[in-house]
Amino acid sequence: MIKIHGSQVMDIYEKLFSLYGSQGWWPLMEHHGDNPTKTGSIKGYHPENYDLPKNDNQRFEIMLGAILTQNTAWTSAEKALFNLHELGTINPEKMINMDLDDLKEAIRCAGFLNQKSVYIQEITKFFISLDGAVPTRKEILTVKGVGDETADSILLYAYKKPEFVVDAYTKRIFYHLGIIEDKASYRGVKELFESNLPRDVPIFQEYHALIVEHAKRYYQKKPHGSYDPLMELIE
DNA sequence: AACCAGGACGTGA
DNA sequence: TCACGTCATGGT
Repeated sequence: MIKIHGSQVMDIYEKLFSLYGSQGWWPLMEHHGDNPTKTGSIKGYHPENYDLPKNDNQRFEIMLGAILTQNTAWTSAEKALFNLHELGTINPEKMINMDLDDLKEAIRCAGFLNQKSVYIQEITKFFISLDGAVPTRKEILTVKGVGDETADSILLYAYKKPEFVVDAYTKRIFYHLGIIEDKASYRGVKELFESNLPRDVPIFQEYHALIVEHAKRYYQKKPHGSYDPLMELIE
């Protein structure tokens, strides 16, 4: 990762924040009905509130959402979460006793039901074993179904740990801007952000959410990034 | 009617 | 390490 691009990392953050404002991630069921303006779902976000989650059940909810949204639109993951909520199983003790086939049906709308149902069982066992402790990144990564991005999402949004989340949109945007290589590694991109940003949880939380919001507007259909307003900040 | 969605895993170079 | 196929459903 090239060092001369360091200051651009912060410049781009400020530009995105001025464009879209506080994103209120991670969305939580309790905040359905709040009133953010963003693309896609308008439910669950809590702009300018950095005190969430406020209990273990909400941490568990974030973990479930992080798995359900893997390679899947949040609107679909959210429907699955709502089904689980109706069944009263956004609760580790209830979830661990839930019938596997019932779980599959509840999350079918989020896709990959055979894998994700097992992943959910795995992370539920892991969460119970924590017994309230804060997991390390290495520990979370031992759970089947939790890769780099899901681990960082859980640490950043459920545990407020300063771990930058890199997703496909992040790579797509910053490749288009000429800041990273075509096949940059997850860790390489993660380190680019973490080494050029204050180690501040709200900034990490907002930045990743802003990248997703920006990508939904300019990087979904090809050609990616046409008329991206961020291009003004390059060279 | 292809293509993509807030990826991860298993396999074989 | 790294590239590639696979996993499922829903929206555009």
